[in-house]
Amino acid sequence: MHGSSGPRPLQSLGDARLAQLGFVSKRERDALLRLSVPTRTFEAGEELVRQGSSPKYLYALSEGWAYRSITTRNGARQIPTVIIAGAICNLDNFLFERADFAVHALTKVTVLMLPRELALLLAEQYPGVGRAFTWLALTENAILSQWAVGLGQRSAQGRLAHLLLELSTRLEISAGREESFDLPLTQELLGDVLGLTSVHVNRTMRQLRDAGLIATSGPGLTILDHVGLQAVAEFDPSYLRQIEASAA
Amino acid sequence: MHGSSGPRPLQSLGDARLAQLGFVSKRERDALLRLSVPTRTFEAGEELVRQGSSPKYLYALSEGWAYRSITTRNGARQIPTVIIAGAICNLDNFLFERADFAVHALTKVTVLMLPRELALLLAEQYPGVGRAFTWLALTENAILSQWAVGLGQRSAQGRLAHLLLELSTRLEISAGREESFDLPLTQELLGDVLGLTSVHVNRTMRQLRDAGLIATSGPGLTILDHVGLQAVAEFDPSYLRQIEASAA
DNA sequence: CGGTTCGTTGAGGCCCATCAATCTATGTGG
DNA sequence: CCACATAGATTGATGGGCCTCAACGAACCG
Repeated sequence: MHGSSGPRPLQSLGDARLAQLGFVSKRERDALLRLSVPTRTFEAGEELVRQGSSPKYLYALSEGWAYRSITTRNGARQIPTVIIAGAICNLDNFLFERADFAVHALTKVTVLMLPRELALLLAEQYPGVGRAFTWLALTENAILSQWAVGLGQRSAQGRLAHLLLELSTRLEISAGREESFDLPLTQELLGDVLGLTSVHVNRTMRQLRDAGLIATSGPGLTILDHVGLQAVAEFDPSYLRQIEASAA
Repeated sequence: MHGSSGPRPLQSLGDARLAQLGFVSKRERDALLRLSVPTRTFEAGEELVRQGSSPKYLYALSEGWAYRSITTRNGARQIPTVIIAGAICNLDNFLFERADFAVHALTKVTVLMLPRELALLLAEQYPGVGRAFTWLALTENAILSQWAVGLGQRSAQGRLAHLLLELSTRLEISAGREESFDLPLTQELLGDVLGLTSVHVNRTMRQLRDAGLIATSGPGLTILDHVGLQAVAEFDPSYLRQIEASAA
């Protein structure tokens, strides 16, 4: 009874979010479609990018889930971004040589491997592509800023509720009264996203269940009361809607 | 006895961080230097950009301090970024019409007003400028990610220590054994940056003072024990150093 | 001098971390 | 098929970090 697990897989760079952003002209898009870049799959748990390394490729996530993580010297770990299909896993490496975060596969994933030099070349040759890269970076910016608000100001319930709504929105679940998707994050990892311990994530999910806002069955998650959950999260979808609008 | 209060003021776009980033060729820089854009000053506390508005200009901060703030529906406020001279206050508006945060002047500030359309035109016409915009966005990204780590994982002491070190680094205080600068943030505002109440900011500063790590006198702040403060903050300056390096 | 803003300090309580145990599901080898 | 191991979810008990409410002090200003 779980819903779709997200957008359809990417086949080429012309399909990637990169090329769907209004900024990219028809001519530019055709050029991207003609490019053939290598793909690769990683198993769940595998590391795509090591923190501190200098990756030679940008990884456009074609299928599956991944996440970025930053580990501090004393072993604490924070996950600033959960990555879903269509996004670039290590966008920072477009201009930064060193990766200051790791990228891990959450499920089995397929990625398009775009050589850094090629990305730079494309951005230089096609202004629309260059602008699309900027757009992606600014979008991540907006999401990170919102996330900072959450970590600073929201309670555990608010943060969890907000994350579930954000993922649901980004997955473009059809907006029926019930929204379901598979959540491939363990409670331990959810804790690393939310800045909580796994124990408290568990208690918080229970609170949301008891309140009749969500339901769970294994990895499956259903939003039962969208409005109620928004109230708990103080979720304002406009910052994501705006993003869609500006891409038109 | 306070140190310099930051970089020297910008006179033109050619001076802005935008033009100092390696990516911009000599020819492009000359073009920027010839452009004349209007400047304006705002008094401390004035609002440069209203949350939800559609600003017509990008504001390059020439002199003074400013900050971005996001206010949620229930009145809670978070400051995701403190802005110092050389940065663009509302970079997101380069591609997004709507500002999803407010920008306020912390001190009296001077800004260069760069019309959005002109910025877009420059980025299109001069690839180096376009790349510089992307670079600025990715840099903000890195800082925001680090900040997310802090809000999620660090204690109040760690967060405050980290902020002081970050500001000291970004202000390019000459690295003597003592580092001093004026901190124009009230404890209330510091609380909004750190995700703490002003009361707890006060207690936390006292702890750092009692530990002999910092000293304060009015707005003046001195880092007495840089190494000790780094230990409390688990501060890793490499994520800022890398940024400098990639601009070379 | 009275008002306002900001810093400082105290008392009490709640949210979430910590430590620890139990339970379930899955997988593996004999 | 069962014994065992492992990973993840769940629940309880206890403590601490930070919030809340409250009062007071200090600096500035009309």
